[in-house]
Amino acid sequence: MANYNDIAKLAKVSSTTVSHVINETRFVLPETKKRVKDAMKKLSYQPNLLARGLATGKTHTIGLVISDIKNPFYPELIQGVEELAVKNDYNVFLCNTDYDIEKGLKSIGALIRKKIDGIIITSSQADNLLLGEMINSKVPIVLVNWGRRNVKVDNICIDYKPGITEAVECMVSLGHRKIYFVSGPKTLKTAKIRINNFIGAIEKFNGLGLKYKVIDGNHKMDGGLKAVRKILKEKELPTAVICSNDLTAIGVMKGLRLAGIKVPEDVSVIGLDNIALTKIVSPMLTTIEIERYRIGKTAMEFLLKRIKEKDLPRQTVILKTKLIVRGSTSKAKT
Amino acid sequence: MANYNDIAKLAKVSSTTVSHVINETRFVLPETKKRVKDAMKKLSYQPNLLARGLATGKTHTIGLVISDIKNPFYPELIQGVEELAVKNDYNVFLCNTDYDIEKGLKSIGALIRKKIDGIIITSSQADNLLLGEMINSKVPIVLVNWGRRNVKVDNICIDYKPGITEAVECMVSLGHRKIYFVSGPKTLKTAKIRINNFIGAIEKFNGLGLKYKVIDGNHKMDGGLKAVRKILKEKELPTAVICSNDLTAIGVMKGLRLAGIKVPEDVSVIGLDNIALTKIVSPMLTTIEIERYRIGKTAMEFLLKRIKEKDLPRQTVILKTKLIVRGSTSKAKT
DNA sequence: ATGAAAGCGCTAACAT
DNA sequence: ATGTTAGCGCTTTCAT
Repeated sequence: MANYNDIAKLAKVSSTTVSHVINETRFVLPETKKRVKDAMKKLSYQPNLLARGLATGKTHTIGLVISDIKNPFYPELIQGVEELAVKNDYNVFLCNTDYDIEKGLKSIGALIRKKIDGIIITSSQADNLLLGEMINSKVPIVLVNWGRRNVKVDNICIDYKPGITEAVECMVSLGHRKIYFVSGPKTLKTAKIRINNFIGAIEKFNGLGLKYKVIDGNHKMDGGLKAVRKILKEKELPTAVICSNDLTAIGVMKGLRLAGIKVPEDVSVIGLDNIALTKIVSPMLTTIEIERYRIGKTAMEFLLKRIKEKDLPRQTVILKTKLIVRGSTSKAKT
Repeated sequence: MANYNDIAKLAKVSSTTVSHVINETRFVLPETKKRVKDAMKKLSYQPNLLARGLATGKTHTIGLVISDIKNPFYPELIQGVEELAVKNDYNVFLCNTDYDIEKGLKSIGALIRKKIDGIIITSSQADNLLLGEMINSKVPIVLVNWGRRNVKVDNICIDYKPGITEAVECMVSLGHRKIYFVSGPKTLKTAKIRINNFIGAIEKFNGLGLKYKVIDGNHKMDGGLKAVRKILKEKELPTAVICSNDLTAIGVMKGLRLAGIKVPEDVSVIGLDNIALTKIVSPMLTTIEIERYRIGKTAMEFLLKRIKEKDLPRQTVILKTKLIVRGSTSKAKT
């Protein structure tokens, strides 16, 4: 591997000049410039980005922390981040914490010591260790969906309320009066938020005497199945079920089908996430959309700006969810 | 950020000694060692891994190149790679080529200049540019599923033959005599291989007078749907359909259902990949399994060994596929 | 218009 | 048992 000295020697200039023609950072006579470029070509020169990073303090490298690569939430988000990153000449370190704080801390620590220019953290399990570690490391951070608002760093939040409210309104306007909600794991902040959003939306219809209930789920299919089993024990079934995520909804649909109950004729079901699966099951699932690609892209946009201008005012945005009506919802049986 | 000099000064030693206590690379008196460690703690020292990398030529960083993060094939593979990587103190650069050779080359070029210790390439579109670029860059490579055998680098291949053969045998033993295959895009090497494996397996039953045909698909759901439409035009339908991947199979199932044809009663269907989806559709899809997590893990194992010992003999392994029988297959109608 | 030289933070061969 | 010193490959200030 050739370096500046080799080039300099071959082109009969100093290594300073080599640096300057490579970075176009000061005037160099066209002819000397040519000599340098020729030399570079002849030696098929490749810059050593470690050395450059050491000298400049910029590595053109960022970190992306997620909690579970198998969660269908992530691929599009990652795509959004990576695409914009590459477009701006950044490379992306991927850290999959696997819900393991130790593992997360280990990776993130290494990234900081590798002098990444910034980091996007999407781990939905908001743990303060992580955050603390990060914040005083002075590395630019963007938080995604970090449950709690008003953190002091750039962040992008997802507002489930509009979507969940729409879902409830949709059910009500279709004549449903007994509406259940199958939740995610209670340990998850975003799951708790969804429950509250559901209850909030329901209670706006106080006058109609809606009946509702929140059943425990786990954001996986089997949680939906189990929830149905619980529901089936009641004397009078709900005619509508809204779920904390799509997998749960699909589990619910499956459970209902197994029990001989038809979706949407007997029971309407709504999910949340709009994962690819929702268009594959039948009936296609009515769901609340989260624009995952856009989340990733926005996060990267924030990070780029922050990297460019360290003391920008705090950037923050709230991405709203919205209902997408498909085949799993219909008028309530009368 | 403190550095060796700061520590050295505080501990009243030379920076060499600091280096040696940090790396445990030569004997240091317990007492001096303690002074150094205390100094490190007091300054809350963090090593600069760029500098270390520049000095040692090792960055403890690898690259992972995939072609489409949204392909359900990848998450588990990535998990396999990343998990083992972190366990061995490596960080992973993720490059999503998005089927765009330019983009891939750009990212990979950057990684090489960032002095990654090795790279795993899984891009299924075997393009020689990529490979060429890599091979003469002297960076340790592991290829996954690179279609063509006998490349000169470490590689892990997937042998579709056992699985596809089992699939055909299964269909035959269930009494099916007219078996169709819905292929992937013809441009894809692995798709062509699967077609050949299918034909090979079928022709072993020459004596039985099997009827078969290969219909074009595209490895997506709509390809499966279209294939069904084509098939429906024939006077006599096949009783069994084997598909080049699961998405196609799910499209086929959907198409059949739309046409009022029952799976598996009227037509049996088999997919390939064993993505999570296969357990969610109903009936659950009989499919040919590829152990994606294991592929990732094995690739990383190969890479670690290669990094440790540059001129090991070429490592190679063929991971076999196998049939997983679920609900989408049953005895042929008589 | 170009060069010399110091420095980024670490390692390692060579002294002592 | 510890220190001196010369790199690793690049950037950048200061000279000329």
